[in-house]
Amino acid sequence: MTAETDESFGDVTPDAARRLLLGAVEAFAERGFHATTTRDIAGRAGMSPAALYIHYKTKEELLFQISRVGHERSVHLMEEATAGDGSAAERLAHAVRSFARWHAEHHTTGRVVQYELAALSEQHYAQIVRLRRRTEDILRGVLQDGVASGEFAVGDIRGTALAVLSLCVDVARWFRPDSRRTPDEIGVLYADLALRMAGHRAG
Amino acid sequence: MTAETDESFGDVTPDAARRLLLGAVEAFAERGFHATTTRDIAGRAGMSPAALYIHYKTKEELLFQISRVGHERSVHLMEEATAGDGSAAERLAHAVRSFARWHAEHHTTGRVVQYELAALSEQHYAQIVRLRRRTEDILRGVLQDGVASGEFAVGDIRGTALAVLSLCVDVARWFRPDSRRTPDEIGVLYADLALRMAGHRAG
DNA sequence: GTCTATACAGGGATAGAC
DNA sequence: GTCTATCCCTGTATAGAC
Repeated sequence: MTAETDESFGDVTPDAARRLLLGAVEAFAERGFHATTTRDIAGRAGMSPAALYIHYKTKEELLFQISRVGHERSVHLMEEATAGDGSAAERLAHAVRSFARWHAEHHTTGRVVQYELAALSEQHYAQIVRLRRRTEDILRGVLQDGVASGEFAVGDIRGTALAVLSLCVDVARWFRPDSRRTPDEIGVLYADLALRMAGHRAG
Repeated sequence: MTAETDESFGDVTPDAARRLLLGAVEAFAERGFHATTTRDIAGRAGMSPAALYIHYKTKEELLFQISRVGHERSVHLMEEATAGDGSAAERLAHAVRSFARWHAEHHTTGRVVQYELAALSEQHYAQIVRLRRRTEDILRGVLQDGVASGEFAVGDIRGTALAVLSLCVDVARWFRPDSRRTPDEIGVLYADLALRMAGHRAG
């Protein structure tokens, strides 16, 4: 139950349900969904295995809640960073800095959100895919704006948008808290890399 | 048993051991290591569950063989692409095109290689980490060469090398064979993106 | 080397008391 | 809402025949 995970699920009630969610995030991130036992999750939450089923119907529902909240947070970050009347370059930099930083700061949640999708039920998966599309659309829109305004030089907008997202998402895979870079430093570096990928001329 | 997987493990003998390996690659890529049963693997190879243990001591050993061969292939690709006396820009482009293309063409193997490391035993994991370091070192060396020769403008060489690898690796996560791009088109696009990330001025 | 049969452990989920 | 106890299935791995 690190400070990291606390933040994203802070408003989940009752308290026991939140503790279970936090335990599940940690366990899923460490071992993966299928290698995690309900006993482990309940143990981390300081409860008996049976108590889990008072708050969640199945282990998969626990994964779905984590995935849903994480993806909603992603969409929100993207919307927030790209809203406003800045230039396309400013909005791209803001979005990438924020998105990459989130995947470093919340690498535990991020790992579950990005790499455990296959364990979701078909219906839950479909719901998550809709959220993922929104995130992609927002970023692609920023690249399109920049090309239209002449700020960016991008041949393949769809491919480049996918690549930029890909770069940010992958931070959750390799980031370690004892890394030589802080989450914000990663955000700053990645915002610069994204501008370069978009063919933005500095100055 | 797609044509894709055939290639990487073509020289594994005897035949039964190879079929098991190919079945395991498919199953691990689809469901993940822990969600895959030995019955499933044996079934894909057209054998009884018990036959698996004639050729492999444990399920984990099967994963290790896949991971080892895949990582050795990665190192080999990197070495081949960055050898020779081309400019740093040529060598970077070649390496990234080759590495990204491999993760698209062999996305099934790639998924297992990149995303199932946590399921390896401690000793096997340590062995794999050594191979991963070599791949990173080679790419970092190319970036360093380019900065030294004035071809590239990179502030954070280590961070940029990591980001370029990250970009290529993540192809295995999102690539689908029915994608709108061929593996080689992805390779070409990513080589261009990597040159941009390295601050290379075209022409 | 491959099969059928099975031992044995582990884990998701529930029953019923408090 | 939480506990203890437990059901019952699944899955890894082995035994022993062919």
